[in-house]
Amino acid sequence: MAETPGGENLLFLTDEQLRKGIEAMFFAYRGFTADPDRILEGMDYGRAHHRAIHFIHRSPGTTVSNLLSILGVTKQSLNRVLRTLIEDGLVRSEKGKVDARERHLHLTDKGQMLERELSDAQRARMRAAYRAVGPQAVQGFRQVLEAMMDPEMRRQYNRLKEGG
Amino acid sequence: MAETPGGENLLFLTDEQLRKGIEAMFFAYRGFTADPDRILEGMDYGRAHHRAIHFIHRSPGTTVSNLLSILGVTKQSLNRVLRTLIEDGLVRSEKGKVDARERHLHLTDKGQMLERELSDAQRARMRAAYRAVGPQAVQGFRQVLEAMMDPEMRRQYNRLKEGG
DNA sequence: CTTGGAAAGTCAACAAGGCTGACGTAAATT
DNA sequence: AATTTACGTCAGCCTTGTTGACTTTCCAAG
Repeated sequence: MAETPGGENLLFLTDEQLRKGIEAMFFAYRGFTADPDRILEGMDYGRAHHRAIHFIHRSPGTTVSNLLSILGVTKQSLNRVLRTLIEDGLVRSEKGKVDARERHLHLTDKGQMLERELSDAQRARMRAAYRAVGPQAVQGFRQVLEAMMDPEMRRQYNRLKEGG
Repeated sequence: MAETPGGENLLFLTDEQLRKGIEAMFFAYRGFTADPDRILEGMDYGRAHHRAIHFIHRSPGTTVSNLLSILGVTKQSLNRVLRTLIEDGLVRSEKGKVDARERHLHLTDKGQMLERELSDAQRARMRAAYRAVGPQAVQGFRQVLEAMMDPEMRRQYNRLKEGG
């Protein structure tokens, strides 16, 4: 095995290994979104609705602008999604009491039900994968993902971690 | 720590831990695609072109239908992308000699150059992440991703691994 | 040799979900 | 009073996915 002066084996940094990681991300992300996509297909909603529902569930009472910064889309794009969710009675939007310009978002009971269905499916796959590989591998998984994030996204991710 | 009868700590399978993994995938995938997206923006191409270029580079001479099964899109969708790449001289399409119905796809020199630029950027981020966390974590990362894939996708992934 | 079916390509139409730009309104801040 | 902020909305555009229908080419089985 090739060793550096520091005694560290660096074969895991070869282009070949990196490419495998890239392809693993590509194929795994497909699996990651497959189950929710299947549930949503035919019911007028898509991945964008899922994301909004997820993060509203995650941070009840969050504002539109906060959601915008988490999702990284334009307000026009988010608004289209949010409007249908509100019209359909999955999301409730309330004027802020301390700052009345803000809208605070909550899932309704109906919204909670869909969220539950979606996250159950997504967690089931995740749980099977975690169980198959064990806690050590899971720790590595999360470490690499976190290291791949843009700093701004890592901040968002860690804010969510603490909050929850 | 909670332990099972088998003596195994299962705290890593809580809904909370699973949710963190889900959010990590979401934010990390953004980082994963960010650099190629930046390169491609403004040059008429998008993520779909990147994917086609990647897998043609990966398996030179691959056929259209093979590419279809890897990418998981319709031939109409792939064809639109492929057509522009061929027109722009990034991809060469050759009638098969043994089976002339098939088209064998190769990157031209120009295509190789763009592939290089894109994969350099993507690998750079990957390498930084890998280096930051070490080989042990990287192994876990790959194990979890592989376990998350649909069986069909895992087959594709492993075929690529061997081939390369 | 004929024909059935696979592989590839093409046209048309459509939808989701991104984007920009412009504009309006209410509320907070200065 | 003027400006800025948060939000909503209208209009229009792009990429990338979809379905359906159709053609051309060509291999292989009958």
